[in-house]
This record gives sequence, C-alpha cells and structure tokens, in this order.
Amino acid sequence: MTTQPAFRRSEPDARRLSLIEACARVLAREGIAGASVRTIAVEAGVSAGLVGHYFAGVDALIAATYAHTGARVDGALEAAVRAAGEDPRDRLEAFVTASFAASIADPELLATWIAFWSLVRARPEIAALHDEQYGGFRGQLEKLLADCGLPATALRRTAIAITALVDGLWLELCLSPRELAADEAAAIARDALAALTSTALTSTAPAAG
Amino acid sequence: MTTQPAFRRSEPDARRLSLIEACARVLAREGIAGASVRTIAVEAGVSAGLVGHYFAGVDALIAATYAHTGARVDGALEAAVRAAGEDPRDRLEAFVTASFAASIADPELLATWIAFWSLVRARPEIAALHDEQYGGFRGQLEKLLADCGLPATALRRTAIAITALVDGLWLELCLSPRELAADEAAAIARDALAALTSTALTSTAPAAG
DNA sequence: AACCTTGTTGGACGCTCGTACAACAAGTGC
DNA sequence: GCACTTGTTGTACGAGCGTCCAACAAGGTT
Repeated sequence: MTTQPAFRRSEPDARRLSLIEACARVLAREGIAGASVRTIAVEAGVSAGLVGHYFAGVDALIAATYAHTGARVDGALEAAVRAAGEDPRDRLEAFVTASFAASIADPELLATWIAFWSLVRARPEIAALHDEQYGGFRGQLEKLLADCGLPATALRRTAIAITALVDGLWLELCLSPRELAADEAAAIARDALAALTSTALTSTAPAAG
Repeated sequence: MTTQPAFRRSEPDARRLSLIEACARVLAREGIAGASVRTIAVEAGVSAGLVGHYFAGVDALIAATYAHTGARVDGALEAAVRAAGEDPRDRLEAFVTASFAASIADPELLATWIAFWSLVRARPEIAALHDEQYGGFRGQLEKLLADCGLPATALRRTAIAITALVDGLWLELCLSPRELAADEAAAIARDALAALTSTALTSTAPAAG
C-alpha cells in the first residue's frame, strides 16, 4: 500500500493566489473579525505557518487580497466598456451597468469590499490602496463623461456623484440582498445616470461661494 | 491626608451612555479589530469587568452603540426637516442637506457607521438593526418625495437612489476626507437631488420586464 | 454610627491570536 | 538512487481575548 502524500507542493504563484482567494472568502463570510491566520489557512486547506511563508503578516495578505479584488473589478469594467463599441454614451452606460453584473454585484465580493472599507482608517497601507482604487475608478468615469460632451467644470462632481451612487447601491445590495436585487440596482443606476448626466451638476455655486 | 476615592459611582444610565460613547470612539479610531472589551473599558476609564455588568457581551454593546448612533442621526435629520418649514421641496432638501451637517458628516461618526456595516453580514442582530435603520431612512424619504408630487411608481426607486447617493458620499467623506470635503459633498448631493427628482426614475422598464 | 445595596474592581480561567522556527518531505537535477 | 532545494508542517511561545466572580467600597438609609 502506497501512502499518499501528506501534502502537495504548489507553484508559488498558485499558492499565493489560493491564499488570497481563501482570504476573500473568509472576509466575505465572517468579516474582519474572523480573518485570522488560522481561519484563512484552514479555508485554503494548508497549515497556519504557510501564511507567514508567503506574506509578511496578516495585514500584507489582506492588502494583497484588496489589490487582487480591485484588479478583478477593474478588468471586468474595462472589458465591458471595450465590448460596448464606439458610441460614448453606450460606453458610459456599459461602465455603470457592468458594475451590477453578476460577477461583480456578488454579495460575497461586496462583503470583502466592505471589510476593506472598515480597515481604511486604521491601516495607512490599506488607505493608500483605496485612494488608488477610487481615484482610478473616478478617473475612468471622468474620461467617459468627457467623451459624452459634459463640460469640464461638471466632470469632477458628476463623477463623484455617480461613484457614490454605485458604491451606495453596492452597499445596500450586499447588506440587504432581499430588499434590493442586482437587476433592480442596475436599472436604478441606469436611470440615475441618465438624470445626472442630462443636468450638469454645476447649477449650485461651488462650496467656495 | 484624605485618600481620594478609588472610583466614582455613576447613575446606571449615565454609565451605560459613557460606555456606548467610548465604544463609538474606539470603533472610529481602530475599527472593529480594536473594539475589545478591554480597549473600550480603558477608553471609558473603567475596568474591563464593568462592561460585562452593563452589557451581556461585546456584541450587545456594539449593537447598543449602533442603535444609539442611528437615533442620533435620525433626530438631527428630523429636526432639520422640522426647521425647514412647510414647503415640501424645502423639507426634502433639508433632509438631504442635513446629512452633511458637521454633526453628522463627522468622519468619526461615519467610521463607526462603516464598522457597523462590516458587521451586518456576520451578526444577524446587527443586520436586523440595519434593516430597521435603513427602512426608516428610506420610508421618511419616500414620504418627503410623495409630498413633492412624485408619482407613486417612482417613489421606491428614487428613494433608493438618493439613499445610495448619501451613503456613497458618506463613505467617501470618511475614507478620503482630503479628497472630498463635507460642504462639497453637500453641494453635490443637493444638485444630484434636483436632477434625480426632476426626471422620474421610471423611464426604463422595471427589471421584471 | 452601624448597615445595606450595588456599582466597581482586579484577578483567574481557558481560549485564540500572530509569529517564529526546527523538522520533515516533495519534487528536481544528477 | 543519491543529494539538494525549498515548500510545508507542527509546535511552542507570549500576548490579548471574552467571560466569570469573589471581594471591595461608595453612597444612601435608618
């Protein structure tokens, strides 16, 4: 009888990825409170010590998970815009609508997102990642809005409003999935996008005035 | 030499409140991760054991803090609406604008809010509080929108959109206070409110269609 | 002044946490 | 089939966690 191996070696990158994905699942299921080295290791089916072998600490693993999740969302949104064709209006709508596609508006993914948010204030390195992620999102949105012919003075505020709308819908989608479904959220976002872009958000004088 | 008292007794309600406020400060400063019985007790200037004397456990204290914070926000918004007078439009705008008054748009208060959000998925009792809080907010908003003459079919979606907008702006206000200031957020919310209520959010067929 | 109620303390309990590290073994090159 | 590299395990450690509870003392009552 051949004894079967006690464990299997993995390509470093593959193991890293499996740890990141396990971390995301734990964050989604139990929130920050449950995201301990041991819990994540069990979720990934490895020993606790291995986490320390791949990441400097729990914080580094969580940061890597944040970066990975952000990149995944970015990729999906970019692909949606690319697939939308040439019309600026279509591209903008595709960007916003794709935010509620099944792969992104998944409560599990959104739960990891909320977990990250809850870390921003306490962990400067997570805060830096957030600024980068949010800035990229808003930047892309501003570009799409500019292509639609919005005046430059309205770009920043409109982009902030739309981003806030998407974030808020994500939040509710994740916290009360029974009250709000992804397809309804997408419909709301589409209508609100139309309303927000038909009237430039500069009617009221800036705060400085 | 008279030895000064080792501690001072407090009215039960006052002590409860001081623990709740200490809990809110800790949540704001360190997030969920730092919200331990001992940390909160130190913040309140009492011994760790006293927390167990007033609350069944940490979860109960956090839930009480959530309820207290929510009531505080509700009270401020209601007062703002009352002070706005009779005109439905003014009342609606007051409701939304007050969400960004200094006492509410305080990053510390918003940080406790985010901490609560991060608990909703894992703790059913927090989830129940959230549903109650969010439902109340949206219900009040729907009433104000109805008074402004919005068609009944648009009430739900418009209220959801505005709530999402406010939540999203709160989020960004808290996570990146340097990028977005409270007064600019208020201006954005005011403009977006005008845009969202001038075009009824029913142009697109409901998701069911 | 003696007494009672109860808010409050401080320490003990068993547990889980993050981290470090020596020992082990899977896969590879020779 | 041997040696070597290194991914992986298991354990040990100190610190911090939530909870419990006997003892203490502050403040009001008699």
